Amino acid sequence: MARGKIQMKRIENPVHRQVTFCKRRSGLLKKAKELSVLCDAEVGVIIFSPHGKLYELATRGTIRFSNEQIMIKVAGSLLEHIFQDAKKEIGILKQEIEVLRKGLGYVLGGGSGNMTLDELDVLEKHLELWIYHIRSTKMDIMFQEIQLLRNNEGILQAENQYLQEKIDEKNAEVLMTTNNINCVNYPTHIHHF
Amino acid sequence: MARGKIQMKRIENPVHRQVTFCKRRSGLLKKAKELSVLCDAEVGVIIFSPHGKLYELATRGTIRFSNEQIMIKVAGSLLEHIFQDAKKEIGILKQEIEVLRKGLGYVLGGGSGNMTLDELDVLEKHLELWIYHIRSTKMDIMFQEIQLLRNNEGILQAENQYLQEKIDEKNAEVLMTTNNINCVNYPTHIHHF
DNA sequence: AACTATTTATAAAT
DNA sequence: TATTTATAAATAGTT
Repeated sequence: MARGKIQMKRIENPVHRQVTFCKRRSGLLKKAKELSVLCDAEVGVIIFSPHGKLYELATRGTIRFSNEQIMIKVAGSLLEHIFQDAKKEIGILKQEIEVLRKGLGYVLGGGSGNMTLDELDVLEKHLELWIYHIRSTKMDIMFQEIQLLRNNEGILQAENQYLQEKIDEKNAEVLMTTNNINCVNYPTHIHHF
Repeated sequence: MARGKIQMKRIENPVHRQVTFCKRRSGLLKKAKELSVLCDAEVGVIIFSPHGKLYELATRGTIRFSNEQIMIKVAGSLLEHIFQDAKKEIGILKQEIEVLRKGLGYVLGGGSGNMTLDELDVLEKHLELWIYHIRSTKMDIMFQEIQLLRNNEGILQAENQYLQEKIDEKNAEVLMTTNNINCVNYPTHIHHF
């Protein structure tokens, strides 16, 4: 009702919502009082804020409590506490579900979607675990083969070196004894990348 | 609030009072609904007309009370309803989380856990896609390296063979010319597994 | 119940 | 959080 029309749906911005709640709450209570006064009506209003705080108005004085009503009040208070816990738990669970859902979506769908940094952070840790497991099974085999091939390469290189040395020896030997053998050095190393 | 300000006191003219009551009552209930919707608040309103007729609004469930201490019961009722809803919601969310957790747990832990056949079926299809992607990136690199090492192995083996031949040649040569060199054959092959 | 001149409430800015 | 202000909404008196 001012500076612009608003959609009649939950205000998502928590600050705006809180401000609007305060204003409209007082507005509602004022209207209730006015209705009561102007029209000689009994009006009761109860408002629970999103945070669970209770605001109430009864146009006929303050409510008096019998023992039974006090019990109800106490029970209500207890319920309120439980409700607070429940609401908090719901919030946490919803958040958790969101992360899990997005996580599964990410993992299973193959795309990063539109996850937030925090969600990605959580996912990252999960993925690290997962990648570890993946590697533990499939990769290990490949690493083994690579290691094997590396060992073989080392063996072959050592062999080559040994053979080259033998050739050198024989070259020298032949040179000493016959002096008519050409001295060649065969390459024994390969490129590394 | 229109066509003239009015005194904030009981309207003495019964007709005026009744008309105003109707207008303001609907206005108040509308405001209550708006507050509830906009600010995610629970609101209960109870109005007794001057003639004792009851009008009520509860944003969750209907209130059904008839005495003056209604407010406390309304509060209790609202809390109860809210709590019931919360409890139900928590149950649903927990169930949902369980399924998601199983899914992620399967993926991350590598075990089948105690998922149902259908759950595993869905997961299986997704995992096939995911495994494909994992392989496309990390594995390709490893395959490349393996291929590289295999090539190197081939080169080294060929080299070894060539060198061994050279040695044989020289052995023969030396044998022909000096006849006092021991003829040795150096191994050139390695074990394969 | 519908209209409309005015008051009141309030969304956004400060 | 409180105040201001432009605008939307409510409504008092009228038809």
